[in-house]
Amino acid sequence: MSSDSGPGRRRDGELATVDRIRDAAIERFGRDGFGAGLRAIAADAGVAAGLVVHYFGSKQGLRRACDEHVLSIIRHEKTKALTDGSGSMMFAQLAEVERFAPYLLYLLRSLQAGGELAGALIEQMTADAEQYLAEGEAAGVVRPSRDRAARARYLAYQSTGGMLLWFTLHGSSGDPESFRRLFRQYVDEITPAAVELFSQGLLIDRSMLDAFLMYVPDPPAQD
Amino acid sequence: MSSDSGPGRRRDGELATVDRIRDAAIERFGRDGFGAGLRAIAADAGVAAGLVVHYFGSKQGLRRACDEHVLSIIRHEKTKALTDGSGSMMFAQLAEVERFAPYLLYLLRSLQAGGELAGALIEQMTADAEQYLAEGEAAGVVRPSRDRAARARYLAYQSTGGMLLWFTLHGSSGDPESFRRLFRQYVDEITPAAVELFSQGLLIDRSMLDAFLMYVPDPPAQD
DNA sequence: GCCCGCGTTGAACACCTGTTTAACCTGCTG
DNA sequence: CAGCAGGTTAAACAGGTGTTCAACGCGGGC
Repeated sequence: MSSDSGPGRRRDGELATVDRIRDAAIERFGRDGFGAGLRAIAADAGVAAGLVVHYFGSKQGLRRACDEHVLSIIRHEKTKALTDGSGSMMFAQLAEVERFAPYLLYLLRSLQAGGELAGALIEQMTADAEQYLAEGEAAGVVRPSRDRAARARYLAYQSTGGMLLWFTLHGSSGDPESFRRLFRQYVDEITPAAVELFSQGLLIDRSMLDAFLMYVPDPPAQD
Repeated sequence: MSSDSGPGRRRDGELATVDRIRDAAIERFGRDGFGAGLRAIAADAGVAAGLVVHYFGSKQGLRRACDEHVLSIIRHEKTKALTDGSGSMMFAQLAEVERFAPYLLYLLRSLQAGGELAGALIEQMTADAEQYLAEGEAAGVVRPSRDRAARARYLAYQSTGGMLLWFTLHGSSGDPESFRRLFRQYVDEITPAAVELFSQGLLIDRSMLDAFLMYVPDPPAQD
């Protein structure tokens, strides 16, 4: 398959058929969920239904190819963002959200359906969160935690799951423009509450935390 | 339909066929998702496929009936919990989680798929959260917020979405016993980090909050 | 006893699914 | 030019889907 050997473009600049099918599948799956039919995907790619299974073996094979491609894009963009810097990353990504809309929609569908990609994704998110939080601790900006890994994991699940649920209920319709608008709306809606919670917590004092630590006395092994 | 006129039991104590079909549907949908076939549901209820559409008009009608039934159960149990008291409620519910496993699984699938029930559910959860938080504020336990409604909504989305994602990735398999175990595992896994975050926040100082408030100066209208 | 209505069934329908197969067209090579 | 290989297609297949329809059994009222 050409995804292993470069971008897979032709001499005339057009994408190769295999990649065109894969991209059409990513878009369709993102729009309609993984219940979308092979014939619809094939039609989107301007191709017969038999060709997609000829290239990918089966629908499951097609999904796997989509997963791998999206994951490679994530990793690529991630390293690009890391070399960029620390602070401006989020906002730069947010500005580019429209360009990546199909992949984000596909990711949301993956999280919705579960499976390997989803698992790998939140695993990577917890790893990233743990790293960022550790840097924040070192810089004296983030409070230390009794269990860094658990906190990172908790934050990854909560933020990702909250976003997933929000988009599930606000029906993302598909086209990049409305997706960008929706994304902006989501960020505007949750940011104030998130910043407030992160800055000052929810409870007045530590009594509940202390009471809880009485019942679960030993902090998990850190080594 | 008999769901409007009482529990729908027969003289001999057996459930009426309509209710048996509905319950089987709730269980099947919870286990296999809403893609489950009518024939499988009918077989679970010990009935022919034609009968379920004869009673509910269509598959969508069946889903609506399931939604309404689950929602009515929620409201019923909710009021029971409210009359019970404030503190012990959560733990009592947690003990009974096994009894309600099919309904919880159905709810998870509803949140996963979106739709009216899911919307109504998180709407009610934000309303409840807002009430609880207001009581907490009045009791001097919970910090006041710049925007009570937004905070309640944020917390509802985050906690519900986080739980949804967790269960999606940890595959809930179906049977009540393993569901209870999974639920327990989830609570054990997130509680420490949640209590810590709620007690002391994430950031050392208010500088980020203040910086954010510079950009969004006016707190949303409260009246 | 007859008939009617209700609960219920199994077969049929039209459609859609993923997948297989045989053939086609095209361009390159010998 | 023949022939072969690769890309591509249309048709067929086996199965599953929600839904419809005609018929059946059976209890109760006239």
